[in-house]
Formats: sequence, structure tokens, C-alpha cells
Amino acid sequence: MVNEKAKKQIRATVQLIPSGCVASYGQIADLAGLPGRARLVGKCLQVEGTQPLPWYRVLRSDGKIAFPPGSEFAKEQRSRLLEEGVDVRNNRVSLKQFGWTPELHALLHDLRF
DNA sequence: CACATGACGCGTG
DNA sequence: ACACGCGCCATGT
Repeated sequence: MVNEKAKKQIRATVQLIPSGCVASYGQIADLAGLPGRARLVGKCLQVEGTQPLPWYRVLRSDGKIAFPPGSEFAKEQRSRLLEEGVDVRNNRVSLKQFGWTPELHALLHDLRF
């Protein structure tokens, strides 16, 4: 899947998401130095999903869980987020709770590679 | 090689 | 909120 470089960048970035926060596939792609490649992030998580990554903190840009409502994956993601105190209602997190303040975003951007 | 299919995103209507 | 269209890219027919 993809080149090893992109894979590592994506994994590293996903691990930066603090507990209790969430990010979108697009944000992860940007921070990983892969602007416009949100799909690649999803693909990568699908393959690397079994590894110790907080994959459940990644949502669509509109705050919705990417899996079909009611599916096992969606249920697991929901419960994991709830455990961290993230409010999930109707398969979505309010954008207000994205947790990526401009400050945090800038910090992560500076830390990047 | 031509298409179709996604853990996507953004602009429009 | 819903539906398209288009851009994006790895994978599979």
C-alpha cells in the first residue's frame, strides 16, 4: 500500500491526536505533509488499523463517523470516543469538539518532521 | 488500458 | 439535510 514514507508519516500524525480530541482525515493528511490525500489516510488506517493507533479519533471533516451507522466498526468507534469523554450523537461529533484549536494545530505543524 | 470502488473533501444547488 | 460533480489515489476487475 502506498509508499512506506507516506505510511509512516500518517501513523506518526494519527498518534499525535490527544486523548479526548478528534481530527479529520483531511487534517491528518495535511499535517502528514500529504495535502489533498484524505482517502490515503483512510486506506492506511484500514490496513494498519490493528496496530496501536487511535484510529477511532479520526472522523470525516463534517464530524461524522465514516462507517455505516449501526455497523460494528461504527459502534466500536462510538464507544471508544465516549470513553474519552467525546460526545457522539447520531453518528457524529459536534464540530465544536474537534479539539484542534489553532494553537494546537500550529504546534503540531511546527513539530512536524 | 478502461472502469469501478472506497474509513475523503469541497463547492454548488 | 440531501444530492451531484470533481479532484485525489490505491486496488481490483
